[in-house]
Amino acid sequence: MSKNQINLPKTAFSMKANLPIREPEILKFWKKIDLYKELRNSRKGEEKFVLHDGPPYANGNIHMGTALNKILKDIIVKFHQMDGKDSVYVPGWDCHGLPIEWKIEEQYKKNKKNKNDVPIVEFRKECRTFAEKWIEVHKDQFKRLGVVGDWENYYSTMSYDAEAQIVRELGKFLKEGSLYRGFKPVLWSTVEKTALADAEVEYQDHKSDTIYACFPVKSSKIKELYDCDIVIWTTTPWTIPANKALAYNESLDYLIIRINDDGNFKNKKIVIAEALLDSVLKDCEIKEFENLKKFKGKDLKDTICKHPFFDLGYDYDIPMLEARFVTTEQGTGIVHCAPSHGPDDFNLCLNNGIKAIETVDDDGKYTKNVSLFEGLHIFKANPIVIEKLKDQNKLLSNGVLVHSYPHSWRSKAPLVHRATPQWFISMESHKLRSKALKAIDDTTFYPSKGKDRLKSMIETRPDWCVSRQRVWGVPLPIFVNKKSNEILIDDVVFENIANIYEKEGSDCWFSDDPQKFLGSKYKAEDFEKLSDIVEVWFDSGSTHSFVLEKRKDLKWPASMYLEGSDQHRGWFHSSLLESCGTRGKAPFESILSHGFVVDGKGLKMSKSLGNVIAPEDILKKYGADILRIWVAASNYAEDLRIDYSILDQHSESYRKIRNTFRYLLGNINDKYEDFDLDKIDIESLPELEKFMLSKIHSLNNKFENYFKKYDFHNLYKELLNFCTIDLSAFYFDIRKDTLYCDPINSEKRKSCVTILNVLLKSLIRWFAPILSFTTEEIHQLISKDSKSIHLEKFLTFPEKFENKELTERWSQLIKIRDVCNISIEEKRASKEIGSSLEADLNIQLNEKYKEIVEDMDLSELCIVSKAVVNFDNQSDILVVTKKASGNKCSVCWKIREDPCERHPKCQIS
RNA sequence: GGGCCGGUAGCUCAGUUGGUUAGAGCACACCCUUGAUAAGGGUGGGGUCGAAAGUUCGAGUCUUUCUCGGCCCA
Repeated sequence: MSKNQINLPKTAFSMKANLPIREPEILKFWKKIDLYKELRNSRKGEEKFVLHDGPPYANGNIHMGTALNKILKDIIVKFHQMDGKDSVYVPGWDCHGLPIEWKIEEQYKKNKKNKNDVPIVEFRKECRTFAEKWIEVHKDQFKRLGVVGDWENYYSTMSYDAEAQIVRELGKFLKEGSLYRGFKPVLWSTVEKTALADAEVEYQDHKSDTIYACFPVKSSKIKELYDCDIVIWTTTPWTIPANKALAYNESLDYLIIRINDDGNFKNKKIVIAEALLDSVLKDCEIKEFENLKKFKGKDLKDTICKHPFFDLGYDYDIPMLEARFVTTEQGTGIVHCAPSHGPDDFNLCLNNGIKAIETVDDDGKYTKNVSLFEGLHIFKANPIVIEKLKDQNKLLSNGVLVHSYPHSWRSKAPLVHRATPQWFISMESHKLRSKALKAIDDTTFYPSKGKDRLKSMIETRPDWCVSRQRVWGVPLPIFVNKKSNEILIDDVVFENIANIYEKEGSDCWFSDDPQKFLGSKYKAEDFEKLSDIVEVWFDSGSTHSFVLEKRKDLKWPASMYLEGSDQHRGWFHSSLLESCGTRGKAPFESILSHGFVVDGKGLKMSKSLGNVIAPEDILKKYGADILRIWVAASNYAEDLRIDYSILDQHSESYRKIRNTFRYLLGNINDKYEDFDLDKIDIESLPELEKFMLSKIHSLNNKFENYFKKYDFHNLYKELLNFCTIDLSAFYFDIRKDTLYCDPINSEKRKSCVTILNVLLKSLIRWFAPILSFTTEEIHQLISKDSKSIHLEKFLTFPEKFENKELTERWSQLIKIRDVCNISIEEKRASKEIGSSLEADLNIQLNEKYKEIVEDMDLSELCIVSKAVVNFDNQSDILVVTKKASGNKCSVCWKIREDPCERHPKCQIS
């Protein structure tokens, strides 16, 4: 029968992908051939592309954000590998820090164990084991996404060599002198005599004393201010002795009023914000007053005040500083700042060159730095402060307020902000800020807006506080001389500590004799050994030093750092500072930042909204390649939306791509023929095949340009459109006739098969970085010699593929084809015809098309049985469709009056 | 509360320096095909470009305000 006479497609490549089942098998295959090793071997000596992995925190299952990050990294790494480079990817993990400490403490609580009863070293061992466990979990989850990297030789911030190198890095800052000891307020419990982390704080109602206090103006640009008092309101009167500045908001309006009531304040001129006038009048029981002047907050610039205790020896200047945090919710619109007792105060003062000092000791008693109050407990100080303010006639009013206030979760005692000794890296002393800003200018950002974002953060950030009073981290390698109070700075000691850590890790800092670290040069009894640890951002900010620099397979600086946009304040930031401080340059050549994963409506995922999708669910339902398509098709410069309807849509696109491959494979019967693209004899090809080669060439140009800009969503769209528009609906549809009905050995059919091979060879490579699993599945089917598609390179297409003239001509032909289709559709709608092969066309063209349709079989182009063309000067394109008359060839299904030329022996029906 | 970024068809995205009736693919509807068949083809409907005001002969594109969302900071 006629089915035997035609060449129908036949392939082992199934239409159904079954990715959730098939992908794990491909993973096994990659493991079997040791793909990562093969990849390295295949590009030995080539230019390196190093995407340095930002370490995720080794805690908890991965979420969509992590999956996005890793897939995007993998796509880029694979693109560069296929581009011919040695594209190396070493994954890593961030292991130290509070969240893990917290988890272990929680376990203790469950088992009724007390953390203080456990030796530090044992506690740290448990933290380490916990991190190790999650690294293994993450590894499997990342591999399942199709991410290829050096999973066997990953890096971690808790490895001994990492801990050792972190010590060396700190040593550089210490030696340089930019690492200094300062004071910074932390939440402190005077009962437990310890600092508390945010997570250990409970907010409860608390009754506080409140005061309105006066600060006389010493000098100002506003001459009317000279004999005025600036009034502040506070709920912590005991911080008044630590006052160092006043804060105002430049956008508020302020008033000078004169109090006319009889009493201590008669004729006193005070300054308050206009918006708070009524509440101040009420609280201070001011009845008679006169409004003297109104002015803008910005005019308060450069005003200097005197402390209320000026006459008691507090004779230093109190500058007025501009601060956004000043609001009109409560108080007077001017805030008293004690840098030792509030984070806002601290940062504002730090930015204005006023450093915090130690004003209160561990027990909550004033230190010798606070005259008049030394030795007094701060919780007993309020009445005395109030009394002294009264004596000085600086207390306008006082009262009590019940408000939400931080308490210790353990002792339930109220907490205070207390400046404690901390270690800082100066932004200015050794020009760290300007070095970092220069380094930003030398970095390429994708998208470009990342540059400004990082820049503005570096421009305004205060000195970097690198010390933490916790236990799970790298100990600060600092000894302080007991007599001179000087920091011990000696390369020999730093290197000694580093060498010890390299061998046994940093736990020994807490357990072993300090002499071990000091060596023979110094005596342990002369020094105090610090018990602080390094903040974790310094750990991860140093990865470039113990990963990029140390490993022979990598390079410094990295080609790229790629993370979520929150890392402008995180890893991008800390890595930049660490590297600029120690090496004067950024550890990266480029930064790519991506947005956050949000739900289908653009809202962030949260348990309470119930809109969370876990990567695991997607893998089970769709497979990793669908998730990878989602990554490639989304614009990472913005937030990325995901929900099941979006994924459904991408699976549809996947099926289109899969069927494109299926058509290619089916029509070559899985017998892929590899040949040199340069050897194709273009001149001998039919024009449609020439046109397709030109299309492939121009698509490759677009592909390369999009890749250069890391513009994957446009790149993917281009590939997808090529499959649907140019192939499925055009070339494949037209060439079915030739492929099915022409003799196997006909030149025309062979030409078409050549193009199918070229298409298969091109598409499998173009798609490989994105559809890592599916392209591998195809590759295994058609390739005998090469182990994996990922070892291949992108193709270089001969220039002679490009044919602009032909492309122009064919765009006109397609225009004519579109008009024909509309005409055919009319007849179909009126049920006169069904298949387009039942149509005969009468095409009336303007004479300008004469050259264009010359030698062109429009019946083939439009897939109809007959097309007659006439020319005139009247219209542009006019098409009349008639039902074809004659008999249908049982082979090619064309309807004609005469016997079929190609199939004379067919049984005409 | 502040800084930055964003809001174009149901979805993913285009839309050059402001200049014709705002585009593509997918999805949807209808039709065809049954020799890519849990596939394939054709045609079509669908957007007051987040809202309002302004600049301009002309604004999706420029300005302001508002609104919604995201990240960071407080």
